[in-house]
Amino acid sequence: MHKYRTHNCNELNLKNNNEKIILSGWVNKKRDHGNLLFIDLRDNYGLTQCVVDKNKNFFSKLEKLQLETVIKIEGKVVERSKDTINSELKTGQIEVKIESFEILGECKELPMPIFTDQEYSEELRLKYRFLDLRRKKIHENIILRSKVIEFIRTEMTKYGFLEFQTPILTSSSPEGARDFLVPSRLNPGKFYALPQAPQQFKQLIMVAGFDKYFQIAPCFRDEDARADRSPGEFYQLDLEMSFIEQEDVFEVVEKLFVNIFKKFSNKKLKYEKFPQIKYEDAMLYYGTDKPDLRNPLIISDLTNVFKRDDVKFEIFKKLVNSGSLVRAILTKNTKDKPRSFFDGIDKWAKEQGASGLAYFTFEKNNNISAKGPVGKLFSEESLKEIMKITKAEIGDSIFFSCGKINDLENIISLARDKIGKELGIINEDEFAFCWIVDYPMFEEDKSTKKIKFSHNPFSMPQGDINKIDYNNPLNIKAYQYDIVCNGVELSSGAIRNHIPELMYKLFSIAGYEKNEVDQKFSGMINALSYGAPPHGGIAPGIDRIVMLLANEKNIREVTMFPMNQNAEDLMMNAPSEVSPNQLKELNLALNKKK
RNA sequence: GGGGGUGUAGCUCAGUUGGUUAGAGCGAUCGCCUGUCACGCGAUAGGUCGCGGGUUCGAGUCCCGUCACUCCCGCCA
Repeated sequence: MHKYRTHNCNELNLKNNNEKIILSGWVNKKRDHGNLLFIDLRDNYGLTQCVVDKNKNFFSKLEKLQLETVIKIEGKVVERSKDTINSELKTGQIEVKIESFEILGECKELPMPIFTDQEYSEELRLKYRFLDLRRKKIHENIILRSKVIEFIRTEMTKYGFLEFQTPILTSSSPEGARDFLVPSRLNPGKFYALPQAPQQFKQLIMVAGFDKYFQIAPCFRDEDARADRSPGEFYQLDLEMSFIEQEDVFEVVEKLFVNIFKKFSNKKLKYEKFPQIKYEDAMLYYGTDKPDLRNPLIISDLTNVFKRDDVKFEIFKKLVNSGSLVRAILTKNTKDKPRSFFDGIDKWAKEQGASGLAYFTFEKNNNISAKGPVGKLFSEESLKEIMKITKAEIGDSIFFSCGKINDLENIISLARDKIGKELGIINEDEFAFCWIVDYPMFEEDKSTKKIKFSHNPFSMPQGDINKIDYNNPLNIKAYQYDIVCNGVELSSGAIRNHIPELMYKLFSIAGYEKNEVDQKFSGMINALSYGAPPHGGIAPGIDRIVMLLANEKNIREVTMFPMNQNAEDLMMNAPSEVSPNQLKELNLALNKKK
């Protein structure tokens, strides 16, 4: 017989009736009747009720056990009487009569309860993560994560991809996020950087001729945390393919995602062929490049309406004259919504820092009119034009806001989410994927007014590369794409620029000299000069995929040992100070701020 | 770097207009209980009210500062 167990805590049933068995696990719950004691024994797999009465001489010892003590019990499986069956347990038709027991792991008084639905502070959970992870919900989330990763590996292998590891100690790169640095002992004064992503390596793998690569890759970026963004590290399904176009990447990823989400969630997929939305259109219709397509609301541009003489909305007209835009959200058949609904949205918008959201409802008695505080400022003709632009009908309402393009897109996008939620028109039981395509290659830095890469400097510009208009860099589009699900950005990818001359040219637009590019990206630019295949890829975030599947709003709920917002590991006490000797070996001196 | 929220028993929280000895549930300890599965019943212990300062006859409560956690903005090619 096995030393610790013959079965796990989720597998005994009537078929085992009368068998002598051994179970090991944690004391999940005790129910002490004085002369009769029930113990729910828990392991990774489930619960089994064990029972003992006062006739056993070890009764009082068992009675005094702390919850969460690890014990081994030997006993006999017995059928429960009909009125004591627990249909909620898989093992609920039987129980185990304890004949002997042994303590395998003592447990001190718990800093927090395990077997409870009660929530407790993040700080406590992270400090005692090993206890927190025993709780059902998060325990299952972590198992889900493992299964998803296993499935991804199997699928990718099936599609002909090879998994490779790439270095964790690499070089710092000037573009992108802040690097984590690691001092080099053998090279005084020099530093490694942890990779923000295996970007250059995966391109080098293509140059090396491996054709299709993937990796569940750790990525390190020293930036501030958010609910959906761990500080420090996260994982990507990094993939890259040679001799392909954008559509080939889409095909692989769509197939993979459809398979993952069908296998691991009961929610419906709104699209199995993911819609492709141009970046420009996304910004116009949704105000963001990560739209939640479960929300049917669409944004329209009404700027020109406010240039008409028969519109008397003077505040907006003035702003429009000085370069602001007006954009609107149409809600269908909301004429009977109470005034408080409309004012509530307006009040909410003001709380978001906007000047508010104006609104009215289209009405018709003899003539078409607008009902609402600012309704009388619109002529019938202007209302007809608005109805045409927004495809409105009588009984519909519009909310509209005016501002400079970035602020306006921001607030109207938030308003679209808010109004959608208020109206209850977002289907929580589905996943709506989409591609955002045709990103601009460059953008203007708001503060410095300089041209910079808007996304990834290694992307291939679109169109005939001999006819690119370098004088108007902001018009250059790239083969650059994002995949978005339910308003969550899962990943960016691109067809890469594998032509060194073209890369120098693009870098020069962003203000990098040739020798600077050679120096900073030496590995890659050099490699591209020795016969590089056309290639491209993408890198979906594993943590966010699991977050969507587990229906969680916080990435720490699907991360086993996360750091807190301050990038500290409260359990391991990281980061920590190091000894003077360690510093000396690394040729480092500290210059601490008080 | 900036803004919001929270901080009271081991845990989750209540605490009125500033007013007696700061409460409840869970947990812990002790006692009772042979069919529970959130078992039940009784008792006991457990508090620098995050920390520091101020106002006041009197502060958990008001004011100022500070710290911790969290959410958001900046940042994240």
